[in-house]
Order: sequence, then C-alpha cells, then structure tokens
Amino acid sequence: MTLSGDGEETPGLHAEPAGFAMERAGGVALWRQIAERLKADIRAGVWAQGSRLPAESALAERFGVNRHTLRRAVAELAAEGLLAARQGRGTFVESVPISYPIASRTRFSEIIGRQARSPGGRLISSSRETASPWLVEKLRLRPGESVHRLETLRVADGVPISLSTSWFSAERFPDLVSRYAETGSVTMALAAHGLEDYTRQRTDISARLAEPEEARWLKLAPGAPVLVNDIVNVDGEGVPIQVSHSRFAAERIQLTVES
Amino acid sequence: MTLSGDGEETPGLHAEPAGFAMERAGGVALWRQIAERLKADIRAGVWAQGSRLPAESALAERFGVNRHTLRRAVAELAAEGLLAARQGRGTFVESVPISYPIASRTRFSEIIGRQARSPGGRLISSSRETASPWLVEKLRLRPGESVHRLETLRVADGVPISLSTSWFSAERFPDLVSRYAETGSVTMALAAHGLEDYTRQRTDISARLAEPEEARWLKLAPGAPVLVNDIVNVDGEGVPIQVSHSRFAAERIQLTVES
DNA sequence: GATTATTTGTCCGTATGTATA
DNA sequence: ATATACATACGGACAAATAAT
Repeated sequence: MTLSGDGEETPGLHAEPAGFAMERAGGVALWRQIAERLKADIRAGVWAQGSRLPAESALAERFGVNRHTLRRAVAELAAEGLLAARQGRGTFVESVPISYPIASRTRFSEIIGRQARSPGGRLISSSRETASPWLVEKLRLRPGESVHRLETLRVADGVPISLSTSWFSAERFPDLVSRYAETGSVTMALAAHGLEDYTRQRTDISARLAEPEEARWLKLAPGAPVLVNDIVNVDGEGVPIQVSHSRFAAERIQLTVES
Repeated sequence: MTLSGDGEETPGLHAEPAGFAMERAGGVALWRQIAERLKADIRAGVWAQGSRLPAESALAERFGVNRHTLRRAVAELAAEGLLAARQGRGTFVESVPISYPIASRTRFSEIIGRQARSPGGRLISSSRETASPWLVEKLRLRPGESVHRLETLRVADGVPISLSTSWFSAERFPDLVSRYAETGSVTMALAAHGLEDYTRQRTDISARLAEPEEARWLKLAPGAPVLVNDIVNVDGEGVPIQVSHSRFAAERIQLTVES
C-alpha cells in the first residue's frame, strides 16, 4: 500500500517500519493480504508496466514476512497475469489493471478498444417482466408496464471484466433483446430503435465481496471484492432509457473520473 | 444487493441453489466468507433487528458447510455485537450496522470535497519527507524536493468513514501542517499560502480488502472491502498541488458521480 | 572463459490454523 | 472433545539462471 517509491522508507501509516510484522488476521491469510497490497501498489502506479519489483527478500523484509509467504503472494498475482517472475532476473510487472473512465458518454467497447484489448460481451440470459415500483420510478414508466431484463458478461481478451443486469422499457424497445443478441452492443441495439445517442446521467459506486455466483462468472476467488456500479442512461431529452447494475472484478479494473 | 424490487425471485444469478457448497479459496477462510455474507444480509434487511435467524443446522446446510464452520462465523459476528446466540432459544440480530448513504443525495465532488477541503476528521500524524520518484512525477517536483505528508481520519456520528493520506510540496507550502493544525482545513491552509482556489483533476476508484492497520482505524472486520480513491488536485494553472489516497469503509459509504 | 554476487526456484522439516467427521 | 486431512507460515539449505566483473 505504500504509495511512495521504494527509495526511502516512510514512517507512520502504510510504510512498514522495517521488520513490522503483519498478522494473520481474522481468517484472511497473510499471503492474500500481501497480494492485495502489491496489487493496489501496481494499480496506483508505484511500479509501472515492465518495471522490476524489489527482490523477494527485500519485499519480504518490508512486509515483515517469510520469503515463502511473499512468494505465495507473487505466485497469486502471476497467476492473474499481473506479475511475471523470471529466475535469476527478477519479478516484473506484466500488466496493469484496466482503467475504466466514467464520463457522460461511457461505452464499454470504446474504452476497452482504446486500451488495445479485444472487447466482447455475451448475453447470459434475458427475461420480460413487469416493472417493479422501484423500476417504474427510475425509468419513469407507467405502473404495470413491462421491461426487458438482460444479464450480460463483458470480457476483454478472454478475461471477464463485469457482470451486468440491465433494464429497458419493453414498450419503447420491443426488439431490444434480439438486436442485442445479434450485435452484442447496447449502443447498436438502441440505434436499431431509432435512438441516436444517449448519455450517462449518474453513477453510484460501492464495493462489497463477490457472491459465489458472481465469483464464478467473473472467475474470481470467493471473497474477492467487486466494484458495484449502478447507472442510469438518458436520451437526448433527459428521459431515462436504461438502468443497469454492474459488478466489476475489482482486481482487474479501476474506475476513473476526470474533472 | 439485487437492485430489482423484492417481489420476484431472480432465476440463475443470486439465488442460492439449496445445498450449494462454498469453497475455501484464495486465502480467505470459509468462516470469514460466511460471516461477511451474513453481515451483508443483516445490512440488507433480510433479518431485522431482534429477529431470530434460522437454526444453525439450517444455515450450515444452506451454505453447504459443517455446523462448526457456521458457528465460527456466528461467533465472529457475536464478538462484533451483531448477533447474540442464546442456548435453547436461537440466534438473534442484536444490532444492525449503520449505513451512510452519503452518496444517494450528495454530489461526488461535494463528498470528496468535504473530505479534502474540510476534513472535520482528525489529524493522525504528519511528517516531512523526501519525495519519492512516484510523487516527483505526480506533483511535478524536482528530484530531492521534500513533501508534507498528512494522515487524517474522517468520522461521522462517531463512526469512522475514511482514512486519507495526502502529500503537498513542502517548498511551496512550508507552513501547511501548522496552518492545517490551526484551522483543520486544507483549503484554509492552502489559502494561507496564497492559493485562492483549486480543482479536482482526476479521481481513480478501486476496491480491495482492508489491511489490518486500516481495518483498525476504520473499525472494520479484517477482510472487509474498502473503496480506494486516488485523487489529484490542481491549481488555476493546472499545476498539481495535492495528491491524496483515501480509503472508505465500503459498507458505510457509496460514491456518486453525476454527469 | 571463469568467478562472483544477485535473484528466483525447490526441497526439507516443524508448528499452527482451518474444516470435516 | 478427539481424530484426521489439508492449508498456512516460518526457517533453513541448496540448486539454477542471470548479470556483472
């Protein structure tokens, strides 16, 4: 978690007063805690892509653990594709978690495309159901109106990124499901119904631990954190057209808000 | 966390196929995972305060674990004061964790603004140190320049909300720490150095598990998720003046971005 | 090429925590 | 409460690959 570089040792919070011993805390293994801290450092830019990490022995001393324990943490991140250890040379940052900018015009395919990864989404399931009072308010529907509900999994380079549940007015977008199934794109499915453009109205962000079913779809270890994104998209007149609830694999993503 | 109303049951996702077996994985003990899920359920209102939980054997079967393992999870929540097990009577919800939906009504900039400009929280510690290469780049300093580092804790109604680490150029803002100590405000401390206004340049949001030290300050169970905010503030000319790294207790907070 | 220091990889054993029966 | 199996964490020793001298 140390945000500072590796040059000097920073006292106080976050910096490990050399030899400070972490504890195996409350059912969370030490190696898991260390893996999380290393991952956070990589995400925060402490070590850039391609750069070399301090030697295992140095890191182990910094975290106050045995080298084997540190190696277990590195092995975990290596399995996730974040690090690569090479005998005799060192351990290197292989890839940095994708950054997902939140702006008024957020489009998954564009974001992933920009970062030179192949986007992909797949429809897990869909259903047509009567809008709950909650949805009636959010989408400004008439009580009793029905909605399409889509469960989708978004993937980049074969790695699951997010699991989403989306709702659309079934009256306004009757063929949304089939159009989405054909194109794999919400933008194109909406365009087929004459909607030229839409924008993000608001985004609520929270975090929690993944549920087992979510962990399975996102290929996460049970107990891994997910970033939860509740969004509302509106058309040109400001009328809500999409309500969506996405769970991102926190270890593979970072949300960015530019002001 | 299902965003749909409570009327219908959602097939597939989120529903627990009875007898579904959780696995011990990723260095997080089974009992810890179950404790987190029970806590989330209590927070979500599945069981109200004072109500009785299903019998241990029933819960154990639902989670697909041995009764001892479930008892270990219940013991954890009992130690936290959430549950109380009474022999012969059952296990009862003692108290429900408070949730601060700061976000549902507050603008993202205001939340973070409050956090950065008028901490209202307390200064845990401060230090002066040589800027790491990482900070040199972020704050556009000269190598070897020194920075102020402030650790602050924000509290609402006596409940810890966030833990922040901030860095400022010590050359440009020599008296920042004492001014901050006097006023309790970053804005006023900066104004004392002639800085009229500053704006948020970017915010990176990620999530991970709380570290032991963070869990202690935020009064979280080890293994609970934190929302991590990495921010950069700039002056009128776009020169970075503050880099800050905040950890929010995810179970008590939600961030909102309005577009 | 040979030597040496550094770094990761693998093996041994021991103690403790976790999970089931 | 006991027994068993596996995961976690530590400590030490040595092998293998790499880079610099």
